[in-house]
Amino acid sequence: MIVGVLVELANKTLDRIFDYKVDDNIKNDIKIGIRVEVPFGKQTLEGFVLHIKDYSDVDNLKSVIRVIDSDVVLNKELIELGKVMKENTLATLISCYQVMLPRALKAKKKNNITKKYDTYYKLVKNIDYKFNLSQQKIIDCFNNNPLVKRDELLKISPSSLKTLVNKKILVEEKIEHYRIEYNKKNSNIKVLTPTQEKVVEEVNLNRSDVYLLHGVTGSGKTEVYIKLISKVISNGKTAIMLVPEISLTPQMISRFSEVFGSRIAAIHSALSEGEKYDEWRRINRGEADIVIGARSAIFAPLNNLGIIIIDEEHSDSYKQDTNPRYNAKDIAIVRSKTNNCPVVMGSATPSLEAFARAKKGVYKLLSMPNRINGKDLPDVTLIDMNIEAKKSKLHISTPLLNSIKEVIDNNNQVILLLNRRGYSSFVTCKNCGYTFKCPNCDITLTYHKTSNTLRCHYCGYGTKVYKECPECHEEAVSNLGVGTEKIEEELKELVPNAKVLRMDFDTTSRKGMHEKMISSFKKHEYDILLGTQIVAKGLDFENVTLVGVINADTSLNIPDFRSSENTFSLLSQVSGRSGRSNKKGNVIIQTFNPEHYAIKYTKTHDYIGFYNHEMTIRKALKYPPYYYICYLKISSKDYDIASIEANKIKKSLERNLKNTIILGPSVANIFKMNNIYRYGIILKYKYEENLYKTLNILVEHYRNNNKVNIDIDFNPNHF
DNA sequence: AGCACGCCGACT
DNA sequence: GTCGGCGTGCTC
Repeated sequence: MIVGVLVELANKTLDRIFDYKVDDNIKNDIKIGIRVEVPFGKQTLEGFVLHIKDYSDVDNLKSVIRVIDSDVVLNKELIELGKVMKENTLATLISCYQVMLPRALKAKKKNNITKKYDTYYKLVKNIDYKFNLSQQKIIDCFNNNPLVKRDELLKISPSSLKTLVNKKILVEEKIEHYRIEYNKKNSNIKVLTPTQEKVVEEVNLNRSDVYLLHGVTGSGKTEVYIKLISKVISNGKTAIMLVPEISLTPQMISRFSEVFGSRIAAIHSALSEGEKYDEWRRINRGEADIVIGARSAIFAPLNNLGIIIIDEEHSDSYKQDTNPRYNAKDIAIVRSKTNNCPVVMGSATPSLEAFARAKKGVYKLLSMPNRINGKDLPDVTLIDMNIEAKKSKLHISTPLLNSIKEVIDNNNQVILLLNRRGYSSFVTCKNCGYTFKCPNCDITLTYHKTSNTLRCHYCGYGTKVYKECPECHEEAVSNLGVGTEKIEEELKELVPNAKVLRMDFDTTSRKGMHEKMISSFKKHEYDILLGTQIVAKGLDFENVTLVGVINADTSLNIPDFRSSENTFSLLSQVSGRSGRSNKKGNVIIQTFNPEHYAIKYTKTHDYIGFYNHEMTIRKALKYPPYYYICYLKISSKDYDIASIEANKIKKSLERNLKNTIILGPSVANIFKMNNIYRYGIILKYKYEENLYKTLNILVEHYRNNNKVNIDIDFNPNHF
């Protein structure tokens, strides 16, 4: 017997199958999709068995050292899926398989994640022994139970237990236990509204179609998902539900376990590696049939998949921005085809890509235009900060302040969103909010401190920084941003009686803090929840009647062609936190750009209006969804090599890709990082027959070149 | 990723 | 003369 093994090293030159002999004594343990240990050069490595055969073209094969797993780690579906992923992302095959698995099951030496066991004792029958009092007590425990937990026996008498074990009257037995326990099923599915019911009925569970569920905030998408899943389960099938990490809160998990009991498995970053391992094994053994999780949960080893739900479809977290650069939405569609089951993507503000596909009929559009409580969406008021900033230096304007006071006086609660600063710095006019944009790409220019210039990351356009604002002619151009601490101080001064809870990535990083804060705000221990993007997503507080946005513009100014879309989506999501129960909600948005369409359409909750406007821009500037984008990053420790190779690559791409717009090479987002220089080339195409072929040749060409590294990202989030 | 092989500079 | 620099190539 010979096996083809893919070894653990994620090196492009090693991304192929190596053959090994299998000795007779382990033949029976070999299965496709298990891990084995093999000799590799001077080292021993772990790898996945991908082929079993009885002939190899290579002679002098080495032998497999040992078999690691008894259960299959990569089932047939995942093995095939990995190959598709490799083709679509141009990542190494091994990296595609590794990303599917919890750390405990990756092919990788130095893994110390173990199974947890409880120690039990079993009574050996027919013993002739005279027990003393406490020994007899211990023996009596076995009257009704064949196995008794060690802890219980220890409570009676540790020394007697020891004696009985030494005399071999009791024998130890280790039984594995899972680290996580779920509630028993204790609640039923809520009665759906006619709208929800209609949406559920429209989903054909026996076809691999993609549905886009466009439902406004508070329209009850979660209950639709629950109903769909329960239908799938009652057909004996299984389900995956993806949510962005940030909304995978304990409340959400407990809602699902209320309805489905311990048949769910939840995979998220708050779990320890041991817990992830246990959850994975429960799924793999068929002990769980509903998996809820973030991006990587799309690889859950469920058999007989009946539906894949992707909540908050517009979230950029479904795309992984390290290798392998896959998008869980694409994986979902592949799995839906192999399993012949639907994908349901839901959002209040669908990505333009998804909505455009729905309009073309590629996806089936489902719609829930009204809130479940029958209430209108909250009223949105825009505050023009061009005017307010002249009156006061404070970040909280008078109208917003007055509303906050009023809400608190009425014993209701407030959420304040501080839009986080962009990941790269940009320059804006403190007086009028003007930002410098690229004349070619309509993208905010990025400030480069070293050269004191403004540069476009897309095309490389550059200009020097002016102190005077070209719009209002004040000398007020700067690149300052505000933090949550600053706003918190301001609130203390302006509304001293209000209790403020500050929630941002600093205060929630400790395990469990996020959850604690949410529940204490829910209990009304605070009046104001002040935070970054984290407060915008999926939270449901019935007493919140005011949402305030301190600075709507920051996300608008990020140098990204999606900045309007992201801003509209963020503002809509956060607005949706207001007035969720029977109280009327309000939203106040402070902005320097009250005329900007992303902000104007938020005021009227007009997704379609926003969509139509944004689409005309995308069309004119040849951005998605009209064009696909592929981003190539060329990096090297040597400045000249990076630059020369980037230009060479561009030339060769131009020769081979006749239907593609090629931009760059331009300096990549963080040009020099860890002493590595990076250049970026952007490809825009609608249909390019030669794309994968050309890029594969490129990757192949640079495979053994350790001076230059090429990184390819299809449909990237950022570039 | 490691590790060996191999061909040119400064040292006991 | 040798020790060792890291460029190149290979691992079933």
